[in-house]
Amino acid sequence: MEPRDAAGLRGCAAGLRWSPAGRPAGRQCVAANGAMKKLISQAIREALHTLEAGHPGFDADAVDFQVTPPTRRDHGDWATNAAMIASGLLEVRDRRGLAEMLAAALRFPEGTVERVEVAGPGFLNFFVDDRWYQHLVGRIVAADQSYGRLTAGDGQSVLAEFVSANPTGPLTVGHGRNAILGDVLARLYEWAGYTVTREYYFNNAGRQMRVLGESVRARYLAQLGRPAEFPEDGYQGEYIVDIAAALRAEHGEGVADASLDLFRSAAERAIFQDIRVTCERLGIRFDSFFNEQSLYDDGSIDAVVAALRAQDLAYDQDGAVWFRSTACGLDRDVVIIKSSGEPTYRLPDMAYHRQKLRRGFNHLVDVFGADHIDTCQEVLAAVRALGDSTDRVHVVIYQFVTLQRGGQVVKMSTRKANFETLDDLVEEVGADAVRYFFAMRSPRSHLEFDLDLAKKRANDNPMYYVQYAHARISSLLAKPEAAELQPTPLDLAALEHEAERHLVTTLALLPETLQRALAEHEPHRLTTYAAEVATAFHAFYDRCPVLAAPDRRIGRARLELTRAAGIVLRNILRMIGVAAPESM
RNA sequence: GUCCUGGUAGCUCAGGGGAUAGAGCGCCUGCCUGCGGAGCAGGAGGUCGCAGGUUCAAAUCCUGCCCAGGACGCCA
Repeated sequence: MEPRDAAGLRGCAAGLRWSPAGRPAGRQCVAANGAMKKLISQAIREALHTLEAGHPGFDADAVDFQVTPPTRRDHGDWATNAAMIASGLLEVRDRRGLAEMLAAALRFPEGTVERVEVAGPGFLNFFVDDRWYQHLVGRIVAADQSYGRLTAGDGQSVLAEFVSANPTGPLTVGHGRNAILGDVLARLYEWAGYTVTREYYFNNAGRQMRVLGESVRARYLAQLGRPAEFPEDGYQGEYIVDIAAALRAEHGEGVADASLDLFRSAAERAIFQDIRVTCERLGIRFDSFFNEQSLYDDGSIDAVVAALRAQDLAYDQDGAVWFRSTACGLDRDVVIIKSSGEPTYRLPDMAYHRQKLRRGFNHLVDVFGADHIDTCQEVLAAVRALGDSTDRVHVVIYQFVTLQRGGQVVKMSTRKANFETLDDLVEEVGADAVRYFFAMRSPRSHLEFDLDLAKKRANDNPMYYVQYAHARISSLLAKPEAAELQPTPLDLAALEHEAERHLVTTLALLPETLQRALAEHEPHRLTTYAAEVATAFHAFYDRCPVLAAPDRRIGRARLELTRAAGIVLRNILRMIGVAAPESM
């Protein structure tokens, strides 16, 4: 925890002197992570409390103000709407006057906030002392790989369930988006101190798998020249033919009369192996594969039905068992056990979610395609009805993906033989591009994946733009001249160019960015931020010579700033899961 | 027909109560005898789908409508 007391913060200001080694002379006091925003927020809160005395009935803690980086440079480094929000609660009409009062009540330690201005309709604009930012450069370098680390997790556990495709065929491009969203979120949780279990839920029983086995058997028999009827709704993909060929290579004609189960399980093994390989190519490893069957075996499924019945939330009609979801506020009741006696997919899903909660995880993350929205609500409604809170279940719904090549939409049809698999995509554009591009858009937005752009080794490609910045930094730091600058005493006060300041202020936002990406479950904030850092660095690089700086003092400080930028880029790229190359 | 997501620059998309709405690409103009020009600086380009409403303040929240995609099955 950051020290809250003013004494701790004053100690920080005193720590602005630097030793030649580039480490703080005193103890590191205010942690680099989001410290300034927190400092300002606390100061505002305390200032609001001073208003309570003159305004009976005013609750300073009820003011839900925000502290945000303003869009315009001349509005300072941070801004707050606190006075305007408070004026509403106080029914004060002179909002600027209130803002003035609030500003006058603000107290900041030396070397943190230099000045506060009242502007516009009643904003408070905070101008951070240059020394604080200069200090930050040193803190970033000192923190290195842990700069931006969050502490929210504090040993809690998270179960991230994603991909979860049944082993009936290769992963599709759509699964790719699912996989990347899930894995990036898992990385964020880990980075915040959570213990994360990546789980893949699957079902290897049921009709789909039966049809799969029949499809393989038909191909196998056909290859032997025997009469074989291909199932009407069979899987037509080329991979089925490959699996059949593998069986023929292994057994010859020996399994021609074998049970369907042999074909089914051979297909499952082969397909799962492919899925695993595809995921590993993308840097994703699951900690566990959860078989739906186990929910039948251990009685969890029956228990859900019994519990629903006990609460009159399940009833029989037309030979089927229904979940009374209308009693939970949903639009319609749904079938959980078909008249054939087979459960619909919802029922095991309910049992699964219930069990995930009971396995003791503090948080659950589910990543689902847009077509699962309704289902998901039914499942969660049932879980709640059975007495488990779903407050800690975070469902990430993502919209579909389209591929584009040469300006044309690439048709994708899962049932047909001819479709672009996730593996094809990785093959074509590389794992890094797949990860970056899938992480790049808001999950809620349709994602158009431009294959040509993803392959380009040019600045059109946002990933290359970011990676190039990192490579440029690495290259610069590796120069002999950089080593010669190292012994020069570090004086970060030499950083005063506008481009330098803009770069540091951007670097300062890493913790804030990570925190929001995690809290909102929005990985695209990472790529957006990475591009901003790269832009700020390139601008700095262009205007502020480092190795050829006017003097060694400036050069040394810029070298440190360059190092800090490299650290931020590397840390953010690691969250996205793509390489931070030394050279390209 | 009901429900869910989107609709922001020519294109792909950020922003999602706050000040003069942003980025990349594309287009136009400049910048290499200097650390990677895979870069930088500048310019043109917008009724934030439409119409109402709430608010001191709406691209953002609410309602209706229009488009696009998805879901509405005893498929998963």
